[in-house]
Amino acid sequence: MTSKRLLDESAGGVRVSSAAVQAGNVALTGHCIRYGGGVTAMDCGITSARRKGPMTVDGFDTKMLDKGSLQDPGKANPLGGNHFASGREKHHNKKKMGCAGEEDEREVPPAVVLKRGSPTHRQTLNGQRQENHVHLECVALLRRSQEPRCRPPSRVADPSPDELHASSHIPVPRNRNPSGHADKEVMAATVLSTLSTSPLVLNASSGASGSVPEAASRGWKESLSASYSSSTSGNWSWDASDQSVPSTPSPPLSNDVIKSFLLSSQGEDSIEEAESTHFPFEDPIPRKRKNSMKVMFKCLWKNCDKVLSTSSGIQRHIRTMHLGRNGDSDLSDGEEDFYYSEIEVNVDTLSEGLSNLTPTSPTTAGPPPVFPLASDVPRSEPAHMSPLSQSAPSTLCHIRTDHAYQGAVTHIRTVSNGEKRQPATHTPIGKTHATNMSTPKPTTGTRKPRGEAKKCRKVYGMEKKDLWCTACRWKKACQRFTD
DNA sequence: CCTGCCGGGGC
DNA sequence: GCCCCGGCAGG
Repeated sequence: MTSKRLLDESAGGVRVSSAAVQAGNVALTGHCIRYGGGVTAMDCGITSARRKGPMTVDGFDTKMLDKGSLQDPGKANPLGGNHFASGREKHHNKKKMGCAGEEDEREVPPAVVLKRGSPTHRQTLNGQRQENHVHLECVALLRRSQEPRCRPPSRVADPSPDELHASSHIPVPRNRNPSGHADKEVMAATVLSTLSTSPLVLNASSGASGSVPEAASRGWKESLSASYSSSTSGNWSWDASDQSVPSTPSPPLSNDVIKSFLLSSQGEDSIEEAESTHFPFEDPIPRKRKNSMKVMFKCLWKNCDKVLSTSSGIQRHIRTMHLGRNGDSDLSDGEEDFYYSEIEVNVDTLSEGLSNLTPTSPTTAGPPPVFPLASDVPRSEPAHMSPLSQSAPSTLCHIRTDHAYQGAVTHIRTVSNGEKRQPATHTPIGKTHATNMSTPKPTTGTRKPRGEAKKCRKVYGMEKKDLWCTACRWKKACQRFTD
C-alpha cells in the first residue's frame, strides 16, 4: 500500500498487479512519478483486463498522473477536466452497468460494490475487481472524509501542486485522487475492454507496453479524450458511434460504461437517484435502447425478484420491504441503491409479462406477443446480467421492403430499425418469439404461417408471372398480398 | 398435389 | 443486391 513500495516496484519495471492496485488507491501518484521507467509498472493497477488492452487504463492513470505530477498542474487541469466532464455525462448510465469498480471509486459504500457490480462486469474488468477491495477501503476513507461527491472534474484538474506532491510521497489518499484514479482506471479498463477492437486503443495499448511511455500516454490521452468526452475532438467518437449504432453489441456496454463513469463522478444518493430515475427516459445515451429496450430495476434482495420500472419505485420497495424504513420518506441514504440493479428488458417479449419478468422464468411462449409494429415501444433486450441476456436476434421484426414496382404493398411493416427480414407477422405464431427469446437459434421453427390472402401466383397465374411481386417471383414471402 | 416461402446459392 | 431454386410444410 505504500507508495514507496509501488515506486520501487515500478522503478524496477516490475508489474505489481494487485499490489499496484491496492497501492493504486493511495499511491497511484507514485506511479505517475515514474513516468519514464515505471510506466510499465503502472500497468499493474489493472490486472488481467489491463494486460490485454490494459495499457489504456494504465495509460490513463499514467497520463493523468504524469500530467499532474510531472508536468505543471496547470496543464493537468485541462486534461482532467475533459475526462471528468465526459465522465459526468456518463454517469447517467451508472447503475445499468453496475460496475463495481467504478462505483467503488465513487466512494460508494462497499455494499455498492457487492450489489451493483454485476458479475459480468466484474469479470470483464478484472482490474476493477481487484480494485474493489482496495476501493472499498478507499471508499471508506473517502466517506469518512466526506468529500464532495462530485468532484470528478476536479480530480484531475484538482491536482494542485500540493496534492500532487503529497500523493507522490504520501501513500494516503488525501483527497480523492486515489479514488479518482481508481475510477479512471476502471473507466479506462471498461472502455478498453469495450473498445478492445478499436485501433486507437490498440495502438495506445501497444505503445504503452512497447515501453514508449510517452507515446502510450499520448495514445491514451487521445483515446480517452475521445471516448470520454463528447466534446473533445476525437477522431473516433466512441460515444457517437455508440449511440448511433444500436445494433452493435458493444454499444450497450459502452453505454453502460459511460453510465457508470458518469455515475462514478457524481454525487451519491441524490445524483444516483436522479439518474436512475431519469436515465431510462431522458438520457440521450440510451438512444439505441429506445426502440427495443426498457430499463427495469430489479431488486437484488435475497429471494426477492421484484422488478419495477422506476428506480424510485425500486428504492421505495427496498426501503420499505427490506430495509424496514418508512416508505413515505423520500430521504434515501442511497443504501437502496445497493440492493437493486438495472436490467434491460426486451419489450417485444415482455409486452405482456413484464411483471413476471424473472431471469429464470421461461420466456413468454404461449400466445404470440402482438407485434408492436412501428410502435415506439422500446424493444427489449435483456440486461447483460440477466439470463435473458441471450437476446435473440430473431426478436427483431424484419421488414421486407417491396420493390419499386410493387406499389400495391400497403403494409410495409416497419418494425425494427431497419432490419429487413421476413416479418414475423402478427399472425399467431407463438413459437416464433418465444423460441427466439431463449434460444440463440431462433430461426428454427419460425416458419411463417401461410397467409390466407391470395398471392401473386394465384392472382396472376403463371402466365403473368411478370406481374408478380418480386418476392413471389423469387419464391419468397409475397409482399404484395400480405395477410 | 398445390402453394407459400425459407434457406441457400450463383452472379 | 438481385435473382433462382431446392425443398419443407400447410392445406
